[in-house]
Amino acid sequence: MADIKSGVNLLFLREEELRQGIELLYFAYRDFTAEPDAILGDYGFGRAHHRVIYFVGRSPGITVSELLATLRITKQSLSRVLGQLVQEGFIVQTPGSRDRRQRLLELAPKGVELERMLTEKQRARFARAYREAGAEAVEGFRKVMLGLIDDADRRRFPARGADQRKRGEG
Amino acid sequence: MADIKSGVNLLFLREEELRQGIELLYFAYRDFTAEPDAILGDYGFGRAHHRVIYFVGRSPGITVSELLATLRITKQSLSRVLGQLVQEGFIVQTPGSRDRRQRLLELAPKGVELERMLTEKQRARFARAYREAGAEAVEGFRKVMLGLIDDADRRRFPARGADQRKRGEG
DNA sequence: ATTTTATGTCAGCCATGTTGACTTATATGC
DNA sequence: GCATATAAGTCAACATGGCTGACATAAAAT
Repeated sequence: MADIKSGVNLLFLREEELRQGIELLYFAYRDFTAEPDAILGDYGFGRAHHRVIYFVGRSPGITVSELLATLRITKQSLSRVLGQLVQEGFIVQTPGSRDRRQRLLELAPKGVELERMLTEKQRARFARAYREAGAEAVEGFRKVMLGLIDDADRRRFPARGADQRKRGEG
Repeated sequence: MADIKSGVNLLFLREEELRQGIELLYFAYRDFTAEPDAILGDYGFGRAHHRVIYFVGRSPGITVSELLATLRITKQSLSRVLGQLVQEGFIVQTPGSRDRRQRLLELAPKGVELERMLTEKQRARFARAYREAGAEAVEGFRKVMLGLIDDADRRRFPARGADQRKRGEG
């Protein structure tokens, strides 16, 4: 244990710690997407469809532009999957009332059901992980994850304020 | 604040909390892969090449089978990218001495350099996030992430034991 | 000697990203 | 009102990286 505080060893631990973070993120994301992917296959859909369904379900009335900005893909890529989802009755488009060029997107009942099925798996995964880790760990998780995300997207996640549950209040 | 403890509202907060987790993971992974992807483009490589280079660099002498198990892809998929990396001198293969059917993989100097360039971006991202969040948050992050990962892969992450630095020891 | 295992290969398919060029409808600014 | 900008969509072509299926080779294991 003598050399554990040597510069070299501290550097090694740091490197090891960072690599572990990288791998945790890789494996977590891989496993996190696996279950929905399997369900999507039954519908002839892929992961891209899930993302669209998810964010439309999350923000009913979202415009195509907003969706593009969220997903950071081209409109041609989005068009392919969105077109299918509209065609097959999972998503409905209605012209914007203020700006009639816009197509406001929302889930049709069929889409709501599929969204629930898909996201349920991921929600369950998080529920288990959160429960096992405890509230304090969840707070740390949030902090680190926010730090990993590009500044431009952090605003999507409101800071834990007075109107939200905090440690010890529940 | 009166209804904040009502069943309905607790359910809402829980749902919101879980969705936030889902989105944190989605955005973090998306941003985490963006920088290396840009560099890979300059080499005519893709994200799949990065994964191979990463895990070979991480475990020099790893066999093709082990790599397949880690990545959870088919050997045909791996073959495509691994073949290129060997062809272009980023990875070298040497027959296993105990089992000569195996091809033990390790990075050539060129591969080491590329690996460093790619992973450096991700390491820096984690270093910043960890530093900003603090040691306690990092511990929580680890706990939650481990909980998200399939049981089969958790063994890749040794529990923080006596031979590793713990809070307050450093 | 047979069977199993580790690896590689050929061929083709699918999903999902990209660029580039162009259209249409509507909103906005002068 | 007219010119321009914006929201959305479309067609075409291409790249990446998954997949299945079938088959080949060499070495290990039984």
